[in-house]
Amino acid sequence: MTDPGAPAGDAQHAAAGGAAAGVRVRFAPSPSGDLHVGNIRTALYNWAFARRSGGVFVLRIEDTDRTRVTDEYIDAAVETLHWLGLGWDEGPDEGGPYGPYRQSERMDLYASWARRFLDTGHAYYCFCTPAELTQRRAAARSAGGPSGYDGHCRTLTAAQVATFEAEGRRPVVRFRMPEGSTTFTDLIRGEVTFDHTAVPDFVLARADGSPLYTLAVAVDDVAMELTHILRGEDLLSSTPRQIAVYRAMGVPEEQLPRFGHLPYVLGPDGQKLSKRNGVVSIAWYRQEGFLPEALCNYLALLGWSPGDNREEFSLAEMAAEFELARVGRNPAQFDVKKLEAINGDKIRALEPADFAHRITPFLRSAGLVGDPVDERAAALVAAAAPLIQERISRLTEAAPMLGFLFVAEENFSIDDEAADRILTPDAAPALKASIVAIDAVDWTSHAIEGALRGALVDGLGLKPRAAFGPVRVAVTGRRVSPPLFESIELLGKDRTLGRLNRALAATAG
RNA sequence: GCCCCCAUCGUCUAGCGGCCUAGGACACCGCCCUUUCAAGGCGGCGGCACGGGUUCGAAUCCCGUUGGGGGCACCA
Repeated sequence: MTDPGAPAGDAQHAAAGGAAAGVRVRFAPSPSGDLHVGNIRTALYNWAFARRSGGVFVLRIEDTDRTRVTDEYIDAAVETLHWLGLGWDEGPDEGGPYGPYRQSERMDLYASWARRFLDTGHAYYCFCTPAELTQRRAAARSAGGPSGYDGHCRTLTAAQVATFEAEGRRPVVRFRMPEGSTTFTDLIRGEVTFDHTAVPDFVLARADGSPLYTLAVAVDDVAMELTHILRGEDLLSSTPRQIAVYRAMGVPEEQLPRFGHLPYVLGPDGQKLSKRNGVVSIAWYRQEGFLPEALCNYLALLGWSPGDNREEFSLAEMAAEFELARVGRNPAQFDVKKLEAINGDKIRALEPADFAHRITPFLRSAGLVGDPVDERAAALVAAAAPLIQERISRLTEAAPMLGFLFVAEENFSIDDEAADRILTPDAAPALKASIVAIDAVDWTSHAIEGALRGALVDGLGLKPRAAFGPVRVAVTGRRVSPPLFESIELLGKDRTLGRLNRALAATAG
């Protein structure tokens, strides 16, 4: 038993001197699905706090229940954090001095603490069956009191224990909450007090010895010498229990980790985030063309602000400025519109080459470019990307905007609605004139524009809007497209003329 | 039912007793620019939940009410 924090006499852990100084925080997901935006906000704040204070950010996987938390989910969670740019210093794959970092690999440690708590009287065997518990809870509640455990097995005699065992009952290990109350200063909320009459004895380990969250978190937070616990406010009322376990482990008062409970991230309707109510999965946002830097920026804003009127910043800037004192106490509703606005700004701020690189996977999944992208296609992507960089707010918009440049002629089609509304007989003169004007021109966007303006606006006396609408639809297949003349230039003369001719034919009938 | 948390424009927030006639951003609505759509510029709409205190002075401090959220598991 050489693990730090193992029950070897009264907590020797942080006493070993060195650890005194540095901040150590953790993100401890229990991934039983995709990580959601609330989790990530918590991860982000922990990360930023660690970086700001020059501390250590630990990733710990809470997978005591391996039926719910699979390797696949863990891998996905790790991948998501990497994608977002939230790097950690100690974790399951990179290790560290306090490993292992998966709770499923630390089961012996929890078991040994459970035994020790039993020995020291901090815990006791509870023989109550789930059915009995449920029944008594209901009774307590209808009597108007708190509905937690009633202390039934707190003081069993040897004879009673023998009887229960003879009945074949298998006991759980239950923590004995001390009398009194717990007061602690929450880093976000200030001083909070819980009277223990409202904090019932709770289960640490099942009859088969498997640990519950209540045991595992406390043991690990102490063993990993964490200094600050930043987590969701849903855990606020379980804090007195956690502190009680720390104390039972022998942690001196001045070495108790400090807690900070972050407000909720709610769905767009103010209700808890769920599948029905807004989208929670980070994987979804990624797939929908959101940039990791936009997600981090937006999530940071849900509860924290730099203080001046700045709303957009990088992770590095956040790491330099983050302060817990500036974290708000009230829950925030998730607003995709604002995320999208920030995403658009972040997209516009990208280096052109970077932007081209980021849209490539989306072009690929739309079947517009191959894998790998051949040289010609790459050149076209590079040339076309600047045309749309400031006109999209999600990377997913790139494919529909640029599709006309990449499709083979036999697959090029014109949007029905655009065709119906624009390619009417009225459009025929403009299309005819365009074909003539374009045929003899120098193939640059500038010259193309001059020729088209001369023919349609000056020549036919059309308003620019009426003049270029049919050409745009004919060439790009859509009423909304990248700038027309540049688009034509990239498309090339043959394809442009072909499309104009086919559109002209279509106007006839 | 019991315990705890929260409360500034529709949304995210600035504000930590006088700089507030409450600032910014998103959204929305006008106008300008304009080859579409964006982007950009200018302007507009819109808020301190309510009631008591404390104070010379409250968005800011205290109490209560109301409203919202969470917890009270052999889930995490």
